[in-house]
Amino acid sequence: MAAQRSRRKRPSMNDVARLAGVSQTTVSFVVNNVESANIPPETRKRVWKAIEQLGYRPNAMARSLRSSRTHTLGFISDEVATTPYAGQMIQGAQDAAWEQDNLLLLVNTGADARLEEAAIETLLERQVEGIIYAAMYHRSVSPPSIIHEVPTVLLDCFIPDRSLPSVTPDEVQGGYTATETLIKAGHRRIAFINNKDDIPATRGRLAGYKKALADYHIPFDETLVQIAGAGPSGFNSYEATYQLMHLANPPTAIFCFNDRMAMDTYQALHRLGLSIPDDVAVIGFDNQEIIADILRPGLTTVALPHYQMGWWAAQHLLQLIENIDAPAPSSPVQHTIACPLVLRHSV
Amino acid sequence: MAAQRSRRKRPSMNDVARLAGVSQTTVSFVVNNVESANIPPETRKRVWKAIEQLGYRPNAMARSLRSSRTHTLGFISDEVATTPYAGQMIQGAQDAAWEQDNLLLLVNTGADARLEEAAIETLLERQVEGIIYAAMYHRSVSPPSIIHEVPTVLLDCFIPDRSLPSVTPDEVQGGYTATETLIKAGHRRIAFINNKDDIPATRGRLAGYKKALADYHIPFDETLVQIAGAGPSGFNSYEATYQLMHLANPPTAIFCFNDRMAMDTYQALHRLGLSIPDDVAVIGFDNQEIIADILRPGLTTVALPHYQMGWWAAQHLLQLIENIDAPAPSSPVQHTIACPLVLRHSV
DNA sequence: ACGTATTACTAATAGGTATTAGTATAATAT
DNA sequence: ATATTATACTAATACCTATTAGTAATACGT
Repeated sequence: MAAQRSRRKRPSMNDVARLAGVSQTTVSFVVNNVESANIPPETRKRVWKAIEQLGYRPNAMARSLRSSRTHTLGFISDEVATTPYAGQMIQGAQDAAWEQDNLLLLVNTGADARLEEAAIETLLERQVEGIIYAAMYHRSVSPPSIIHEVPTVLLDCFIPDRSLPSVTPDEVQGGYTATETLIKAGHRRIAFINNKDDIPATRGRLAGYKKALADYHIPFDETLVQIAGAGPSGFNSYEATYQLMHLANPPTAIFCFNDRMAMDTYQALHRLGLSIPDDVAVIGFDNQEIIADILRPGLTTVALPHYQMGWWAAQHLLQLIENIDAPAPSSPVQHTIACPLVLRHSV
Repeated sequence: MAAQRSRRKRPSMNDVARLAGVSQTTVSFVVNNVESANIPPETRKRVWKAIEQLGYRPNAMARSLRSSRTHTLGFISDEVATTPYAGQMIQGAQDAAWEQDNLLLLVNTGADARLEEAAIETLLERQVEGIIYAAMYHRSVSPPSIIHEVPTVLLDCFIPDRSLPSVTPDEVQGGYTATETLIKAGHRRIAFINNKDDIPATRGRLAGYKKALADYHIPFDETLVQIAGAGPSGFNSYEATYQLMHLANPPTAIFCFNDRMAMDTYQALHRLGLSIPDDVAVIGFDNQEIIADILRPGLTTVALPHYQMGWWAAQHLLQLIENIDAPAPSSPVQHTIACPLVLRHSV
């Protein structure tokens, strides 16, 4: 029962063939269940018995050397560890890959461009059939051009020239959903505390917010939109909430750019003696489970579909690989995945 | 610049050889920088030029077919996604592997034993040189026996018969460190709110707590140890804290089994009008960044060394692989990694 | 009885590389 | 001038599998 000592040569088809008294070809036919070769049941049995006896296992390397299909996807990311979402993206990708008998070969590089190129080079040497290039926070990336040598899907990121397919969260829909949820709960004075960095999430969620207001014939009021940073220093969501609640006509609901900010908003409202959701409704974004579960009342929020994005990336990549010889190389699809509402008790 | 269309055959050493006007053997010598073959500089240059020109890249599959070294480790886990720590373990393992030119082949199985065996089978077919079997929360696992076919390291888990090497957090030292930190801050009435499940963490941290008290000659007081569940329902840390603070001789410091519980303790102390750390010091465990950063004052806690454990697992596995033909198969090492203190402001 | 079809296999090869055992030529030693 | 050695290569093979093109034996049709 001890771990195997010594790199004992694993048995090959030839060993099986010898033991079963047939040719290697026959073993191959039996193993792969080739119908066209008429192997009678007794022979099959004999071969399987030899396989069992020797503990034979096909060698995927040798196999792919012939077929030039490795059933392996490269997954490269620049910061797997630092966010709690990374695991979900990986798991989504892994699940989709596994469903089609593919595995993920993992590499991550600390945003060091040189290392990144070396990593991709390594993946290519290992004959991955495609690459998932993952980043975080829906940002703009510029992978080394060598990546174009193989089908690639960008995960939670994009390149400005859109020359590679990508999958990102639908920020606009997310902002829309959050806002609409508040509207449907009866609110008409809805504030939005946006993030200060100029990234797609910032613009997208704002666009969704505006669109929802427009659709429900609520005039857009600039004073209800605040721009705050995250964290304890600088102008943050806590202060933004204070300002909002001191307006002549204060909001009855606040949509926060993310859950972290919603937490500060909770605190501010608490300090102001206002109750959630009775006096003011709050909705967040990101569905950071720890935060959302911890807050009282539980934070209603919009989730970032990390698992689904990972899933889609792998699934789409496999499709690209399958159709690699197909006719029109239509322009790379920029896929967007809906951000679902997660109901708790803050609205 | 578009992604490569059509599975164009990649150039091989033979193609390079033809272009450079040498034999495949010579190309191999040049590529691998074999000293014993006396290839003069001009010839080398000619070969490299041909390589460049064709965009030749060695084929790792073919290479490992001959050498039977794949430089690939399998990483199998049952629940990558569900915890924020998973990414760190993976990253640690990946970094250590990468340092020695190895890559991780990732698989995860939803605790379905059948799937698990299939997954390992797949890894073995792909000729991984070893397997990292990862779980979460330092638990007892029972991997399918097939895993013994290849060097294996257990990550954040163990098997009762200790027949496989493992790496886990040093719970005893962690509990000791937490307690000692409080002692050194001047406390002598130190409570411990333990977790109710009977797992190594529960017993280990308690043992560390007791040992620290003993070392500093503080008598162990059973009334200062509470057992609570996590989460909002049942007897939790909030209530435990209440009970502790209503003792005739209440504690001046509380060591909580984890950060989640510490959060409830914060709330209870807050409700009681006690200030942290002036009236009561609090220390947690796990270093869940989100929680620890959010709490005011920031929570001093003991970190679980997920990255380091992942790193050690890969590193040790590679060592096992290297020494696979070595003499004594000494009993599998059960390694333990220190849990470092993370200072914030609650002590 | 003879040609054809079916059954039950096998030999040979390709896929890309690393390595061993050469070989042919040039340089050096005696 | 001959033997030895160093230089600059190459031919052949092994690694393991999948596949194509066979072959030998039997069965079948008329």
